[in-house]
Amino acid sequence: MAVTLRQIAEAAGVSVATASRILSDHPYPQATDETRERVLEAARDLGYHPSAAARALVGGRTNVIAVACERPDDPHPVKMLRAVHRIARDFGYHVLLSPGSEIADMAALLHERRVDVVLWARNTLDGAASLLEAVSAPHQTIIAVGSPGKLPAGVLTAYWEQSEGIASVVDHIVGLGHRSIAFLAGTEVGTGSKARLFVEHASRHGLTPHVVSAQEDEGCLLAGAQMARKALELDPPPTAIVGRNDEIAIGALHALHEVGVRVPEDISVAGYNDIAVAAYCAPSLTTLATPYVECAEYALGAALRSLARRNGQPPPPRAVKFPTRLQARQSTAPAHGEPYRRPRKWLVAQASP
Amino acid sequence: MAVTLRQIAEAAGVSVATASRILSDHPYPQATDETRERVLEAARDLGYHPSAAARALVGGRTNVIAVACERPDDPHPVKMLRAVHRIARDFGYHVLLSPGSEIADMAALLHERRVDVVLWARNTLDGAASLLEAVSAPHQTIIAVGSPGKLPAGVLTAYWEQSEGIASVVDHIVGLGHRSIAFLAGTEVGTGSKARLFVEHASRHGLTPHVVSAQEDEGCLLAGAQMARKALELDPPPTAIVGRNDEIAIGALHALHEVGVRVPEDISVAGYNDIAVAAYCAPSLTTLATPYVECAEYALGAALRSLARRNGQPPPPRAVKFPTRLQARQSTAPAHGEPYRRPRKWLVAQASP
DNA sequence: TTGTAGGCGTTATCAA
DNA sequence: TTGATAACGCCTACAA
Repeated sequence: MAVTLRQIAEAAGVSVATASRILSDHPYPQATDETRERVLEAARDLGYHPSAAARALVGGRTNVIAVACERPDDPHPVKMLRAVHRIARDFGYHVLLSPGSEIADMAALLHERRVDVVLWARNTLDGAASLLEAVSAPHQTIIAVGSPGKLPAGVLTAYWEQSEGIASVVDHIVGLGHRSIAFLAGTEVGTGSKARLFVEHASRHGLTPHVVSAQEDEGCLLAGAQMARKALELDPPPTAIVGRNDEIAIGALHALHEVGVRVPEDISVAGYNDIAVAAYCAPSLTTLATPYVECAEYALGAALRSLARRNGQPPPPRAVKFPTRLQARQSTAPAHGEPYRRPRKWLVAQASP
Repeated sequence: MAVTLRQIAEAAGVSVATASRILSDHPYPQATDETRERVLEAARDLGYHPSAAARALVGGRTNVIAVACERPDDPHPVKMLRAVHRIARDFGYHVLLSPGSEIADMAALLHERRVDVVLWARNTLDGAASLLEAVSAPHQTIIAVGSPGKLPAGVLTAYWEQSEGIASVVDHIVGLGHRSIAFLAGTEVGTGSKARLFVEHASRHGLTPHVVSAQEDEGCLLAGAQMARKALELDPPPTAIVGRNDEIAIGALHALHEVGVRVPEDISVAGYNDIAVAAYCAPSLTTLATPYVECAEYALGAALRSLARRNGQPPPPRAVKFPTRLQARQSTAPAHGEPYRRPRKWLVAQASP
């Protein structure tokens, strides 16, 4: 039912070979202008579309890139995916999103779908290295984007240092005079976690922030609200609250608003990542801008440029660091002399919502 | 470099045909248990992975579904994409996201990539019908999900009625006693637009709401903030503001907060779609929940079930309507007797942010 | 410049 | 139950 090369070859009165040469954009379009014209016309008239499957079978390339990220529906990854799409289009690639994106899922994509590029953007950035075992064609490329616990070996990596970002946040909060600080960690724990880094850096200022955790099964927003309420129970209560990500911080803003705590007058709140809504919270959210988009652009651009060359090889593996940037907004302000004590009105507000 | 069927056939001492029969899950696994075992073992040892390209070439099926939505990075589509992924995984499909998703882009996907299913979730729902011209294999399926201006003919469609949703919002706002209402439309205009529907339904209550528009190049959040400021200039000023979508409403909340207008005491605000953050705004946002996810689940489920049958045909085209639901939260409240007049403090607040 | 022919990895048909 | 073998649609030496 679909139009094939043979059909347009017959229609144009040439062999399939000539038709192929003309229709697949070769470096040197070796053909008479006249035959060339005939073939193109036939292709246009019959509505010819080359079969990606056939091309992939003979050529090896699929012109597909797969993206592996933790939760492709969270605002932060979504920001990056947008950039991925733009670049993919520029190079004539399509983007495959696997429902799962564990190493095994990506390995299957490399093996069976023969995707040309895997963009690995999961938290465990060094997982990208184990994917190298799954490449079965010389052109297949793995690139990593994110913030590494440990840099993946042998993989082009564009990254930022979580410790730098966390340090910026701590310095900002401490610089505003806050001494009693709560970090809302959610489920993320362990070495190299943001909570750990936060505590480490705060200790350089002689401070010991509280780390609050919570289940995230119902989403970061709810968890953030829950943790904020927990934080208010601390003694002494914090004058500043920092969320592991913006959604947690937004959940916290919501909970504080409900209880009648003013931000930033009573408590300062900061987030992490700088997702789109952060600038439009009430009040707008101070947050750390991570270079997710820039990293994806760099890594994917490099990979696709390398592949674009005939017999293109993967780009040489190297690691390029991008800077983070603190985005100060309205939700943080100088601390008062005293750590904030729960006033009566909270109880009133809580009692009659 | 990749392991092929021939290799494992040789290793197992059988022909490629038998190997194929055993390794591709046939209805009747016609083979001796003994040879069966040998083949499976060889496949396991050598690490065999069938080539999707080769299978697609001979079988026609690609096990890929493509999704066309307006802006795959907006929260609302993203909610739906999550459901799509879950279902795709259950049926062993992959999801292809085209950078562009115009009709032409999807047609190309049908022609060249030979995707099995196109899920059409763009605003112009009847565009799905024109895609039918691009199907070149009998199993290829188009399904439509969203809110139709006009129902696409010949396509399985799961939809909700925008007019019902808008009516719910109007009834809610008017029921609270609001008479002076502004609808923030952004760039969406024309017949069948939400603004038009809003005005129509409000007129049944004897009301004439203001329609505010704005560019959305910088995103709905900013546009929402701008339009809210415009709305405050109206005479009489509105006591209720309704956004065309939740992001516009959230932008409006932000602008009102900045200017010192209290929500819902001074002005009520409502959104549309019920994205995740809506429940976590400050105050939480009253909004209309659209059944995007349910629609996608229904349509995609039906399509993939039909295709799962051997020689599976597309599902019979029909249109199934899903209900919308008003989600009342804190951002809307009863109107006061008088339309709200701009008090002095606004000017003060504006002068000293 | 053009045509011939072989092969990419798999499935399906037919005969053994 | 198994094994040859012919497609599937395209690309690319190689030969003309």
